This record gives sequence, structure tokens and C-alpha cells, in this order.
Amino acid sequence: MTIPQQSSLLRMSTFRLARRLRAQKSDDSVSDAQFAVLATLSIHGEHTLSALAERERVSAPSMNRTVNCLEEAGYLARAEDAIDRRKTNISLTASGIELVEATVSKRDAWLTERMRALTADERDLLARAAELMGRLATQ
Amino acid sequence: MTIPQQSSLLRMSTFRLARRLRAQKSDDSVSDAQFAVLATLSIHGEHTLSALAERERVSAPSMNRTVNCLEEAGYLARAEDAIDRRKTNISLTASGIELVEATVSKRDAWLTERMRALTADERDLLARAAELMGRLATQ
DNA sequence: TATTGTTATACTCTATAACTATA
DNA sequence: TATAGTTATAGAGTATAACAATA
Repeated sequence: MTIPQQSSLLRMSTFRLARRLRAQKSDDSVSDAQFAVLATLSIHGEHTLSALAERERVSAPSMNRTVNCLEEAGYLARAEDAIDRRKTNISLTASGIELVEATVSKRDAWLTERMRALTADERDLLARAAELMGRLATQ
Repeated sequence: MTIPQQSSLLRMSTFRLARRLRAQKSDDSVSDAQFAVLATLSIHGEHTLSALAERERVSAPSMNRTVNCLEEAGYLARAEDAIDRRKTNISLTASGIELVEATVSKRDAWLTERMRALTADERDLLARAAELMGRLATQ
């Protein structure tokens, strides 16, 4: 198999699996865009609005709106920066942490159940592949 | 490593790689939702509106709107069904086929370039993993 | 009566341009 | 003057409810 053929296979399988995983949510009231923000705050901690916009590759006004919705729903909180008063520091509330954990658990449970149907060798192969995929994505 | 740990690794890497791949487009004027429709028509051929809505898991009015945009942009065409005149058959135009091929090429080129940095054994491992991921997604 | 597609309406996500407050 | 955040406005994607045409 040529390298382009291998790439094409990996691209298709990655999209299909990501799509199935994304469908596993713990709460339908939060959109994909909103959940991505909560997940980013969960993994990388407190962000200013513009840092969050840059990381999610959307405009600041767009992120501002999404943050407004999430703040209103009680999943995150804004706090004025003590030093630079133009900035607002955005972080998860207890309720936001809970929602991220519940969704991550649901997705992992869905995948774990399907991985039990594989052999130990196949699971090991997938774990090693995951490490390589991470490297490809950050390259 | 436990099965849940393997699952969690695979989930994170899949999302990261899918995100990077999705960012590789050949034309910024077509949204993700619109491109997904074009890709579905490219892979699975002609669809009625409701078949398309069901496959993309959105409502019929939502799909109708997306199809309107794509029709106006000239990427797909509606045709009346000869037998059942309630139905409209939706298929890609030459321009639509071209756009799908250009985007797929760009994504594959991006991934192929990064896979060249791996060893032959690592690429082979990823190709076998892709097959397993496809199986997990359809299970 | 049921199905297919569409229109009406409303809310979220997206963007650019313009504004406010602070540095 | 520059930067961080926000508001104004407009276009696209999502949904449910209601409608027209056809089976």
C-alpha cells in the first residue's frame, strides 16, 4: 500500500470515528461549539476571551456570544483581571467541570464497550496508533 | 494499560487529528455542513432530500436550506423523480465533483506529507489501525 | 390518510465594523 | 495610539410547526 493510500484510509476512518464519538453527549442543551469551549477550559485552564477565540479559531465577537450563553447557563464564570482591567479571565464553574466529566465519561464508555469486542493485540495496536496520530496532529 | 485508558487515548487523538484535517479545505466559501453534504453525495451518489437529512442526522427543513445554498452556488442540482413526483433527486454537478476532489486531495496531501516523517512500520501500523477504527465506528 | 418537500418562525454560531474602557 | 472586550448588524445552520402537492 502506498503512503497516499494509507493517508486516505486514515483520513476517512478518523472522520467516521470522530463523528460517532461527537454524537455521544451527556446533555443535548449544549452545542458542539459550546462544549469545545468547556473542554478547552477543562484541559488548559483559565483563558482570556481573546486567547479562547484564538485557540478555537473563531472571532472574538463570536466567542463572546458563546461565552455569554455558557455563563448564563452557569457552566463558566468571568472574573476581572486584577492587574490589567481590560481583561476578563474565564474559567469553569463546578457545574461546568461536572458537565465535561460526564460527557467525557459517556464517550469513553461508548468506545470502551466497542473496544472490548477487539483482541488484546488489536487494542494495543490502537493505543500505539493513537500516540502516532497525536504526533501527526501537532506536527 | 487498561481498556478505558486505551479508549481515552484514542478518543483524544481522533478528535485532534480530525480537527486538523477538517481545517484543510480547498475553498473557504463552503461551510463544514455544506461540504459534508457534497462528500456524502460524492461517496453514496444521488439522494432524495429526506434521505440526505437522515444520513446527516439533521431535520428536513435544515437540509433543505443547506441544499438551497449549494444549489445556488452551483455545486448540486435537483431533479424531479419521474415515478414519484413528490420526490426530488439531488446530485453533484461537475463543479461539485471538482470541489470535493480538490478538498479530498488537499487533506490527503497534508496527511501524506506528515506520514512521510514516520517509519514504514509506523505507517503500516496506522493503516491497520484505520481499518479497526472503521470497524469501531460502524459497530 | 400518509409521505415528501417546502415555508414560517425563532434561536445559535459565524463574521466584520464600530464602539468603550483601559494601558 | 494600541489593545481587550463588547455591541450592532447580517448571513448561515439548527430546530419545530404548519402547509402544499402527491401517493
